Amino acid sequence: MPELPEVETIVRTFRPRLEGRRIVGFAARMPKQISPSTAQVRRAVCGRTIQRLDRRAKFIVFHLDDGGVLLVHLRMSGRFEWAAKHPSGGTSLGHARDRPGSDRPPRHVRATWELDDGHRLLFCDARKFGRIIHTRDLTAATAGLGPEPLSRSFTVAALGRLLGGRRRQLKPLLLDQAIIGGLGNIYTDEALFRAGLHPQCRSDQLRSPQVRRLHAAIRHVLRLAIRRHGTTIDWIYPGGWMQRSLMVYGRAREPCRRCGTSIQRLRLSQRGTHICPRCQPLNGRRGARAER
DNA sequence: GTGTTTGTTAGAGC
DNA sequence: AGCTCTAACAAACA
Repeated sequence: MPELPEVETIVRTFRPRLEGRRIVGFAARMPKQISPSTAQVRRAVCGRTIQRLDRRAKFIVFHLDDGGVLLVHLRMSGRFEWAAKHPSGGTSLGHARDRPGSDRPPRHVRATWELDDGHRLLFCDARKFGRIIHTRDLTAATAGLGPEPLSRSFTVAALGRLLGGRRRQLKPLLLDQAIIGGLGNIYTDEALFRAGLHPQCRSDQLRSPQVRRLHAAIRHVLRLAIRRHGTTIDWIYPGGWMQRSLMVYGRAREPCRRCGTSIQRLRLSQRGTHICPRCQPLNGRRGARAER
């Protein structure tokens, strides 16, 4: 569930806690999700100092002082927790404020990093889909990812090149991490709504004003969501309030905030997809409104 | 019990 | 051949 804005928020939260810290221990109980192996990752990270914490698409990137890189992907249900003491002590959890009155140790702890200042970073993941990867070559490891949608190089022209020359439906294309890095189900639906585009529009049929609108919509919705600390819709990701600003996602049968038409929920490439049928007509021409 | 959720991948289809 | 789409999968929760 964590998409680019949620991962960015997590990175900003943990950056001051982790940068400059030395890793003194690593343990994990998710062998299938750790690459190359738990033992090799432990050997690679123990004794190393975290020089920089970064984000690339939906990956959290630990830059280690020997040039090695640790990548963490949260997939559906992964999250970080911060603990000052042993979980048996059950104190000082980073997210305790999100669950008032509850000091219980976090559930579904799959991996633990011990730091030289006594804190512990916990990787919790109810569904065990998350991934922890150590590599010496970040470029090679992320070679399959498309550009960062908030980077300077992600221009209207760049988006135009990604869309043209391909004849795919817009939504599956935007979700494809090899095309653009970081968009997931929520922000794809939101960006398409704000651009006034139907998710099944063919990518090579957009005219330049539509490409411009889609480009602006993607960047606007991602920046807004980062300012809101991401979207909190269930127990998986606490602390955000972007859900209050969503236009279509999760609003099936509710009135469109722009035109009042009932929001529709479709099934598209196995994903729940939310549209306003009036603001996002299939013919590509926008209805009564669009940008404003 | 059932449906929902995600990114990746293998394989089918055009 | 090359591109595009679909189904399957991992696992837990409401």
